[in-house]
Amino acid sequence: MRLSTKGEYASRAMLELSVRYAEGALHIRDISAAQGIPERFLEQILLQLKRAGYLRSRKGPKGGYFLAKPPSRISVAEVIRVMDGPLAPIDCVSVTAHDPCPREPYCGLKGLWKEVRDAVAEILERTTFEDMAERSRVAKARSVTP
Amino acid sequence: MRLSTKGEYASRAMLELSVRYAEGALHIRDISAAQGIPERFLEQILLQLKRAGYLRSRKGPKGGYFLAKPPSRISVAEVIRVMDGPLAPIDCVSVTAHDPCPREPYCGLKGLWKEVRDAVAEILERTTFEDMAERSRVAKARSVTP
DNA sequence: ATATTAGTCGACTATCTCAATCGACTAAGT
DNA sequence: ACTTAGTCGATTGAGATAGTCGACTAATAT
Repeated sequence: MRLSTKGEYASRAMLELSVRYAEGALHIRDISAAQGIPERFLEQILLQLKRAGYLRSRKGPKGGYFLAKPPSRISVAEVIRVMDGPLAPIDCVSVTAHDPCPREPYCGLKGLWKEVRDAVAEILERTTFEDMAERSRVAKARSVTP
Repeated sequence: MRLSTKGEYASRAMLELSVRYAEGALHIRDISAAQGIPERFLEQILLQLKRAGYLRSRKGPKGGYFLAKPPSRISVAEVIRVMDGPLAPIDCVSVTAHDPCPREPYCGLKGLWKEVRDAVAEILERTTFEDMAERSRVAKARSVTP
């Protein structure tokens, strides 16, 4: 039940872009440094998020990446799906990539996997990057002023 | 967020052994045929479950595998953990293999991953193979008598 | 006893995915 | 025009995954 490194990096990068949403475009280098993500790998991840419509970018000096829409309108689920594909533990209960298995009718387990999928999806869909940015600010404030 | 094939096969095998708990020992071959799992691969999986204490076995003719305790006392979570390791999406929120990350204090995401882990664990821990066997019987009955 | 059945064990392999890297290219600003 | 910074495709190395194999050991039936 693991999240890939790519999915983790993507959500961390999106969080960074959300926390500093007001600053405008951020360089790959800055995001990479702030979140400890290999620069060249992050480049690839941001590009993928851009192609999926969650980021926009500007080239040249003063360039960088920025969110295509406000953090309140991007859920964590969307980002994870772009990087790692369906949230479902197995394909027979995937909403986005459903693939019925032959023993379908008697399978007592299907309902359980669906329950798991739904629980995960519910959490990740209701949580936006605005929520995450807010939590991040609170955590930081608490660690500075104890 | 995927379940490995091994985890899936293991839960299917445990389900078969639970549904037919009253029959006593089942051959690898029978479980393999009933659930469509490669025999030689299943052998390995059952052995692993045996070593973890969930199965017992008898050799020779009339031999086979059977549950070490009633299906009501084995949760799906236990079986998945034996095959795939921790349920947590990332190690910093794993109960069984906790591994704190350096950016811990400011990480706004940790709470979210913990929420996901807890939701998944709650479902898989409360569900036993008796529940699964029962659902399986109901599903079968419904498909026979429509 | 011995032949047969069936689980045990360790090693092995092929394929895939993941994480990461690289080089060359293109666009934007100064 | 020069520098900065994102774009794109290809490639790579490591490790996990899914699956196989051969030889061994224990139990049963005849």
